[in-house]
Amino acid sequence: MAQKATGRPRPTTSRLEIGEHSIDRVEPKEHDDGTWWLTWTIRLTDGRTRRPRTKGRTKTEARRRAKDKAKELLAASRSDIWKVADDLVSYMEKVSKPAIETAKLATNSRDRYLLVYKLIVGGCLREDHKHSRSLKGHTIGTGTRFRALERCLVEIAELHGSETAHQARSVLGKYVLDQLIRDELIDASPIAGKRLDLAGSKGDTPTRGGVALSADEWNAVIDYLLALDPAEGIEPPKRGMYTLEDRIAVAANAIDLTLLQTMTGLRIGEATNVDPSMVTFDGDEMIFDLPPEITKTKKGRFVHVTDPAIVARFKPRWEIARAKGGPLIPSPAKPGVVWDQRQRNEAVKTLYLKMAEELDIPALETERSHVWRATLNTLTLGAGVPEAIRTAHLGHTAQVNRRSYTDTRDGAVLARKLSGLRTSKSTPKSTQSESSPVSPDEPS
DNA sequence: ACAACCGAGGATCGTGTTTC
DNA sequence: GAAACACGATCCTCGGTTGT
Repeated sequence: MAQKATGRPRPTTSRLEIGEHSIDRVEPKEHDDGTWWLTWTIRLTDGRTRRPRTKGRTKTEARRRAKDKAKELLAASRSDIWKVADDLVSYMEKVSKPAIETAKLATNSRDRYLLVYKLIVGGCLREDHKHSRSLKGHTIGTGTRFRALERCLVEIAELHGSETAHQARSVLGKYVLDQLIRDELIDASPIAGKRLDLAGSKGDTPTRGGVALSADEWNAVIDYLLALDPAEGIEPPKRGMYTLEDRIAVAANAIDLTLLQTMTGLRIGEATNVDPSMVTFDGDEMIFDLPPEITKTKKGRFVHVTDPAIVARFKPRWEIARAKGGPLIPSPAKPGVVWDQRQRNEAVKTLYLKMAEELDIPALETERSHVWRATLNTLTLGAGVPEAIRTAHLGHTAQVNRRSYTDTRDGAVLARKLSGLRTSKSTPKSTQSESSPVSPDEPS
């Protein structure tokens, strides 16, 4: 090998370790203009070498600048290479979280996954419990052992429910463990294919839902609502731009919305998005033709209402909405637009709490509008309505062809069964405008 | 596995009234 | 006439459930 012109022994050329540089090995060279150039090598964390050249007015300055540059290069490549002893949560922040953020997911799913991601890394903000089994504090080595993962997931199941735990497992699998495999830090997912008990303590006692009212309670609610004066107990606002009428309109909205739901089991989001064009009146019957875009499942369906009192109640609403535009049960203050979820839920809550007390139905303390789905399903089950009809009516089967006559007849069957169950105390109000029963959109 | 919903509630906004 | 007050509207976040 050729010796340098200086005559000094050539410095070692031993292989640089990861993160090591040759700044102190090599000798700066004086350039024509009097500056000192240092050409050095560094092995980055991913194993590749870089060969930068640094300049300075003196040898020392060139070296100092080179070392700054070396630090910079190492910091930039730091995330590429991880060791088993590295902090697992740091790895997840650097690799897993961005992977979720850039994955091809619907916004809903991404948000959900980022939420459970936080649970996994011990970022739960709840103050009434602690995640002592989160992956926080674990190294990649310890945190990827079966027991550590299992404990983390079981704890999430205990504290946040089984479905959240399942989602956490998905996130762990695809965005943590799979990434670790790709970075050659583990060979395989320790929890893949393993059975984990993620039922959680609250598994069979959901905080809300799964409760059905009895037929008596159901009837009592309907009679109560039909008789209820929306103005009852409403105080006028002390100040501000809103009027007593606005407040009454809110209460009236809640009453009618609930009435509709007691009869149809419509989801609240579906019920408040119903447009008059989706409703036709056929004699004593009111038929909702729910298009896919307003249902949760994005599948349309027909829902019939035959109770005369309810139909009579909705006829004026339908006429107003059809004339002025806007949903059947619109925003109370702005009839042209959909009722805001925040306001709507507040109004519904107020009404349900009132009913819980006045009708002595404790379930309504906690249950909200979803209770009617369970109630209708249970009651009609008891009345012998086949499951296929019930599920189609409530809109949670995939196979229903919403335009078929079958579906229509199915809906009517259920509605007739319902009216058979109904023991009305209030006499149906006459529906004067029934004289023109022809639907406006379907002149057939 | 992924997607979408329901319900609760905090923070802030816009617009109006009352008070001083 | 400005500050204080009132209050639904709006937006956002959280967290559990429902659905394909």
